[in-house]
Amino acid sequence: MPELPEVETTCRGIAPSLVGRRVTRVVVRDRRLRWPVPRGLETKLAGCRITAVRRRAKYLLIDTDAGTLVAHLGMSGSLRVLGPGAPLVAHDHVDIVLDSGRCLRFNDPRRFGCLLWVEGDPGQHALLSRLGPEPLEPGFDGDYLWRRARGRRVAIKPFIMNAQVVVGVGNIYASEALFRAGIRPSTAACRVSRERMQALARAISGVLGEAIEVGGTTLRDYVNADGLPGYFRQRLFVYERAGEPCRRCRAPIRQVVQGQRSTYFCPRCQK
DNA sequence: ATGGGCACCTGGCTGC
DNA sequence: TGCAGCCAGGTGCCCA
Repeated sequence: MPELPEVETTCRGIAPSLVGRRVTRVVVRDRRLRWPVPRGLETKLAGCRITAVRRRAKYLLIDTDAGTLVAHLGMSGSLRVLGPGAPLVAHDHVDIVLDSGRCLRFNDPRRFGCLLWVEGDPGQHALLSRLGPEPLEPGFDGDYLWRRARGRRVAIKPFIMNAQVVVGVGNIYASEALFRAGIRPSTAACRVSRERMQALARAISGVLGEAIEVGGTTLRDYVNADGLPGYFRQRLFVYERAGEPCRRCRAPIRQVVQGQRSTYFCPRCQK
């Protein structure tokens, strides 16, 4: 489910209710996530003061005075702040109860997400230490992409979805960014010129930035921290539009499979 | 080092 | 109505 804009939207949504609060209690109903919720999380987190809520790639980092809760929403996860007495629904796996009486609730039907506890600098954790740059921060541009692509024969679409190259480009926005840049998704990364890499870097930052502005993309059941859907869906040019006319040139959008993921592109606009 | 494929899991939709 | 089959927003890990 969540791509970077959804995670950023969640981060901004939950932060005001969390920062400065103390955790009074942690309830784990089901530890079976991608990795089991660590035994002892309840004890370690209870009593902690939350000092910051950040995002790195698609990880949410909830810093406390004793350690950092590292959360990933996987394909179907959500984190919401709820008032006391909010009814439990299916797949509500973990509650983090705050001294305000409200609670941060982790729900994840497919259980591809995770909740980990890290003491010390989370940036040193194996999951985070090898990540590429943030696409919306300085250090990410066409020259960077072009340098990283030298000698890489992998197709450009899986290349930009590789978190060691650049973080946060998921399946939807990879197709959308390549459409904006006019690049065929099957092109070998090393064969994309410097100029076209510059267009691609701008397209990646642009598409992600715009999606964040409108609260992400709602496909099926995603809701943000307030339980509201995102509105980027109306702005998609190719994703899930197989057979429909290109919004720019009317040619039918094509769907192919790359690395077991669906890719969408316009055969006329993207060369 | 690189690239390709698999695995984890549930639910919604389609078509018989 | 029931059920099998297919598909889905992510990403770590294994193997060649």
